[in-house]
Amino acid sequence: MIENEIRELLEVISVKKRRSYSNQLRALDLHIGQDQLLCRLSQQDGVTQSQLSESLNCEPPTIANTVKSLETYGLIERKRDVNDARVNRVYLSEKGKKIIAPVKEVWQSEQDKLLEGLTEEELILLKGLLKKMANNLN
Amino acid sequence: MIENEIRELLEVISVKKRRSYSNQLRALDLHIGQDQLLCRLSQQDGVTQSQLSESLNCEPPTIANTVKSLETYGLIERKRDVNDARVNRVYLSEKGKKIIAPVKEVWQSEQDKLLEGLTEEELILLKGLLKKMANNLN
DNA sequence: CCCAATTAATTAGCATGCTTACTATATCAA
DNA sequence: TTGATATAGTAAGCATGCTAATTAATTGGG
Repeated sequence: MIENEIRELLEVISVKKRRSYSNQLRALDLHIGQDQLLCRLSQQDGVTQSQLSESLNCEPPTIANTVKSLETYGLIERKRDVNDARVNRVYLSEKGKKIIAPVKEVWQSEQDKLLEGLTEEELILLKGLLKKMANNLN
Repeated sequence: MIENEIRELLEVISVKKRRSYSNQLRALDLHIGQDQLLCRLSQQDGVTQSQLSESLNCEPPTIANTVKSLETYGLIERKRDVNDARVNRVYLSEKGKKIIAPVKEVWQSEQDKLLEGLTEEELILLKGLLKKMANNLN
């Protein structure tokens, strides 16, 4: 059954990809998950934890953990929102800003490896198919 | 950049898929990861932990943990190999055998959801592309 | 104005899965 | 036969990420 094979291939890709990222990030003293959060902040600084939870597809307590450890490492800073004391706004520190480029290099090299040998046409096709699948999961 | 979009889509799919499986498996009193191991055993019983580690793409200590908890739940049994006292061979228990069908139903419904709306032609294409990507990760 | 309901984040506790270091057993070469 | 090396699995300790329950702050209807 082709559907089963696709499920299995996706599983293999997920697992190996995650491990590969994890290994690469270790050289930057980052753990997996932290890279996503930092890069999200590099797009838009001062985002709330709820917004991070939404856009990174993980639960609020997970974000709280990640934010806490990144704060401990000095890569981000947290400030209470002026208008709403329930809200934390999260900012990249100077140290955090410096790590964005290396992280993106890791992403680049990982995606190059993953997509090696695919033609431009195949990439377009693949993107379309993945988009359909991603929509199916909403 | 299309490569970046593909990386992001894959990430979204991985994360949501995993969560969705996890939620479905909860109804069977299973945790994610356990399903893979059980179904591997249903293909070939009496496999060693090393072989499981190899075929499930995870590290030996991870297998040891999963095997231990499945043994505690009475879903599998472990026996020392007769010829090599270092080796554990892992077998499905009767209770374990009974859970295979429900697990495969979960997999089926999950993959149906994921691949909904894709034509036969697109499935073939997708499989080919995923295979290339999986090979790139070796 | 006040109390109920909602929202943002945290705490506690758990399971996965990893790395590093270890134990036990087996193999192989001198 | 014995001592070095390799292999199978385990133990300890850690980080991710989850759920359920909780705290703190805000909002909205009566």
